Amino acid sequence: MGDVFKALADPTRRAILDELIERDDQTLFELCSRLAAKHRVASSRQAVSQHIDVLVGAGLVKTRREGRYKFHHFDPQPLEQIGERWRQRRPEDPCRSR
Amino acid sequence: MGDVFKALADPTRRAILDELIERDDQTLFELCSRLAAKHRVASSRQAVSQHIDVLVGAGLVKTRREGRYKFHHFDPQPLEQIGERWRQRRPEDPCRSR
DNA sequence: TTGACACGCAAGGCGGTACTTGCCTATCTT
DNA sequence: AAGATAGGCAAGTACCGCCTTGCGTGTCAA
Repeated sequence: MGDVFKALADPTRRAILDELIERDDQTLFELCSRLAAKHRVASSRQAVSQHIDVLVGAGLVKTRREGRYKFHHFDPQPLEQIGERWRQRRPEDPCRSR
Repeated sequence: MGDVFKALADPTRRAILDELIERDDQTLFELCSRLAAKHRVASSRQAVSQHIDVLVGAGLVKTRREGRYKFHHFDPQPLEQIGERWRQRRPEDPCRSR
């Protein structure tokens, strides 16, 4: 549960999710080159790989093996759970008054 | 923007928000004693104070001075913004297939 | 089979974060 | 005024997270 927030706390990992939203099922090398080109993220392959491990640990990314390729897929399900948890206080809250 | 995720990444800070949701406008000492009692968080006053600084920096907590007391109020607005940003990929996504 | 390609593993460095410690200021009570 | 209460500030410490470096494994093409 807290793993999701920790995963989203890093800007590189958020960029990875943005990239997977734009184009699903990318490999590690695809992600690296696209992150460098479009998101101005200059991270090595190993760095990106470790970020992906964190995202997988948080349930935000699912992987699929095909030969020597490993494709990555964004799974938004954990985000919906945390969205519900922290949305309780909204309706009865017009107390912007100081 | 990323400050919100960094703020939520820490379990003690999430407990502080939980406490403020249960009972709004608490002082620092109130939060400390209640965190220790109900949320099993054993943090010193200074530790909690620094956590609050982070939450204020993320816009999740607003403060209000009254004499020697300082009250803390949970503001869920930043959470709604992040909720909208990451909810794009959901409708057209029945691809649980592997 | 050999080399290239995609990826994995593990140790180490380095900066940031959480917490403590000590002392200080401001406000209220008596 | 003096003590008590609520909180602030800053330096020091220990730990965690991000990244690098180097090498190893599995897969595919020529």
